Amino acid sequence: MSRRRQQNRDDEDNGFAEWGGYMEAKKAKLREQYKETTAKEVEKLSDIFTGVSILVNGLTNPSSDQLKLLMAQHGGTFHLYQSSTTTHIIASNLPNVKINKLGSVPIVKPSWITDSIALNKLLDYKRYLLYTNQTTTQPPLDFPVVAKTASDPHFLEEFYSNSRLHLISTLGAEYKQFISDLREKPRDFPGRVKLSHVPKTGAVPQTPVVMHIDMDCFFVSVGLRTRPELRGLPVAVTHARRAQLNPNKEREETVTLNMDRMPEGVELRMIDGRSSMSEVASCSYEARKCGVKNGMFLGAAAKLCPQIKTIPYDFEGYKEVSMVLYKTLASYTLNIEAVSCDEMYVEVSDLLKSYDLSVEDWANHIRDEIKTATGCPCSTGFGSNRLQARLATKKAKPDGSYYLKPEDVESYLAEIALADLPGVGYATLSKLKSLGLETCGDVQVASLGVLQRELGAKMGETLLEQAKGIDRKPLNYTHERKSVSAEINYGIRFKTINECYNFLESLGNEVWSRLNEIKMRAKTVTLKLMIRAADAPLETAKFLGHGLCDSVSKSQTLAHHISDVKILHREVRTLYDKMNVNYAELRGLGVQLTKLEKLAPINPTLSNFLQQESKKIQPTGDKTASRGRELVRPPSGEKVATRGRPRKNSKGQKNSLSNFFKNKKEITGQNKSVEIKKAEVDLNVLQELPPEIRAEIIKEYNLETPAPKPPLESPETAPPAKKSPFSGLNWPQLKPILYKWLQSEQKPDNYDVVLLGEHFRQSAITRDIDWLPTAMNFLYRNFAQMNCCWHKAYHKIVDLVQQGMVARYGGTLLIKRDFDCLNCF
DNA sequence: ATCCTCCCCTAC
DNA sequence: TAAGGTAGGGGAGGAT
Repeated sequence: MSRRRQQNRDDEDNGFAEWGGYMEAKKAKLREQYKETTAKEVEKLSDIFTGVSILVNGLTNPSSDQLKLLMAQHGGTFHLYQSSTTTHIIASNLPNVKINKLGSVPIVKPSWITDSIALNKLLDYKRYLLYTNQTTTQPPLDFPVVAKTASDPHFLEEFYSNSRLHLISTLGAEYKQFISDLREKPRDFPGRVKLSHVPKTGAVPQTPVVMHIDMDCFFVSVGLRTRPELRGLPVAVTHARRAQLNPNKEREETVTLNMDRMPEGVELRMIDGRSSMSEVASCSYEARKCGVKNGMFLGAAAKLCPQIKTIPYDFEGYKEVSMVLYKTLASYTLNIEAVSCDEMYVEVSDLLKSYDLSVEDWANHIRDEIKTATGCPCSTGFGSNRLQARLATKKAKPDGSYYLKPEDVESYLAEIALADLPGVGYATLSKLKSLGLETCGDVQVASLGVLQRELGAKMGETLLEQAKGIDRKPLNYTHERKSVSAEINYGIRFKTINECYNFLESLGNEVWSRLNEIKMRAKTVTLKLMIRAADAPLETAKFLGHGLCDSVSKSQTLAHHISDVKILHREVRTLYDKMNVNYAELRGLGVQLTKLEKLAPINPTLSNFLQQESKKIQPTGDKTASRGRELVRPPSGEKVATRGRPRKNSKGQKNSLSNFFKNKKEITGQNKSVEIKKAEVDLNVLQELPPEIRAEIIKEYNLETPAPKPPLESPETAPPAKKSPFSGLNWPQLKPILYKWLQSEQKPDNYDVVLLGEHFRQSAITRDIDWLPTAMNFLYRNFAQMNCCWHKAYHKIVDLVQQGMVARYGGTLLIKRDFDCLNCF
């Protein structure tokens, strides 16, 4: 897979701009071409973009899809996520580009692609840079760095951007959060108007009705939206394109070696040294007819079904379709329990009653709407509890619906295979088989004691109930996280101990940043290792897989929750060292955090204290006091929920800095991996801040720049000081609030720090400074006791005070600055 | 009894 | 080549 040296680097494009009309016509033709070819197999037209790998950011013209096709036609590569092999970012709009994330990869306008194609040669991208102070050297295209194993610093990123299981997990969690968040606010249901026009053909059920929706072979269906010619054929989504690999003696030996260790009947027996071991993420029903199953190796699938067609992953497509699915349902009700990106339970009893619908009327309507909106088929199952609904879906599939009525439950259940019960997997099934049990009917008449002896108390009991169609667990609409973990069991082949340590640190950073995203802290760290089994061959059958392993874990619970990523790193490392494992034998690593506690709402921020305290002090005080609780609102699902628009600011709240941020992200001094997402900002308040503070906040929170307002400096002409939420409090009143703040927070919230510093600065500007030296002394003494984050916060406040002093008096106050802290410098 | 740690199992 | 993650339920067995 060597890449040819790129041709035509020199500026041979001088004067091409004069070709305006010609170029436009060419581009229009390209767009036409796109329309014609999307449905067909991609035809190779040139090699212009050999060695070029693009990532499209934001909306572009041509669209991302069109660029993807163009790259395929002209020898380039299209990335859905940035990886170490991405050579160019394509973007049209500066605000859409999160520059800090993109690193040194040049950001180029899409016309670079279309112009290059029009001229049939690779033009110099420098002329197409989206903005100017970028790198102008061509990226090294000849020897691309591919993050192959966990020894590479970019491995984690690279791996995640290709992992279907990672995507499934993260999307599932996001939709749970999405529904939780939507339920926080009162909401209307615009979809319901459509229900009045639905033809009424049956009786409204008088018993509770739970619906289970499941998309049919989700990944395949999404892929077939743009490949209609493959409908009706056996199709599988895999990374590999071909089931047969090129001959390779060494590999064949490795596979044979591994097969010898595998027990009879294991799927590995179906493959040989030339079979692809890429996993089937999803397969069409036509493929299932031949015995192909999700999770099977492609090589094995092709043995069962030689005509099988493979299609690549489309992670963006899965996200889009599942969002449409959830939004469609959420426009009718929020009594939804999200299961995963393509599956959910919905309580529909009330909806059916309110709109006089039979189960069938509703099922037809909603399935039709989902199909129209997503282009993908789904199946629905109905029953009087989640178990019945789920079992009904089995019968409904594919592309159908089934209602398991209460009176049919007993006979329907009797025929159900135990393997079809949720919670019964490979291990449970074989235990049950050893008891001679195969169907729910068998279990219905089995004794509780026998089941419990074999499966345990709880499992035995639930299985007996399940076999009778009983499910006491109600739908769970909201959701509280109990653990956060990151685990990699692929590509782990360390050559030195430091590679191992570095990777543990990446995992630590990963879980830490996920923990921050959900605004939680943890007390327990668990390290999980997969170690090559003693008799397993050194190399695995699957390329860089984990092979046969022993798995061990060790945990450490701390007295207090972990306040800093460095502490986490230290704990992980200590655990690893204690486990006394040879790094070369590692095949998998995972870091898990448990004993979680909510960070923001439980530990009130300074602003919350202020709201409460000033209420006590000024019972008739200004309106800002009553708005304190707003800040306690749990974060909204940032990635999927609506966000980002400035809240309307009704009068009377204009000066409330406490109204400034909703959903702010914690800033940590140490942890650069914490991505600061756009906060919801009250732009009016932002504009009223002095320019340097404004600039800082814009920078810190990575906001788009609002239209600047004339600075309010020049003390003589400055308008009267803004009424901050602190105004009206004298120092003796403020002091205990600050003291509480110090005790309640692990780290000062950046917003609170700026808020306080700004109050001090305004005090200086309004010549209200008698108390300032005392206050600063108080802060110095108390902040000195705290960790380095507080020291930094103190310096920020001092800077703001001095700015105010200089502005008003032309000089600075004498304030102590240096802490006896090694970390600060 | 109840809790904790270290597993295993399951689902998507 | 290939991208074998992640959260939750729960059991065994020891500590309290």
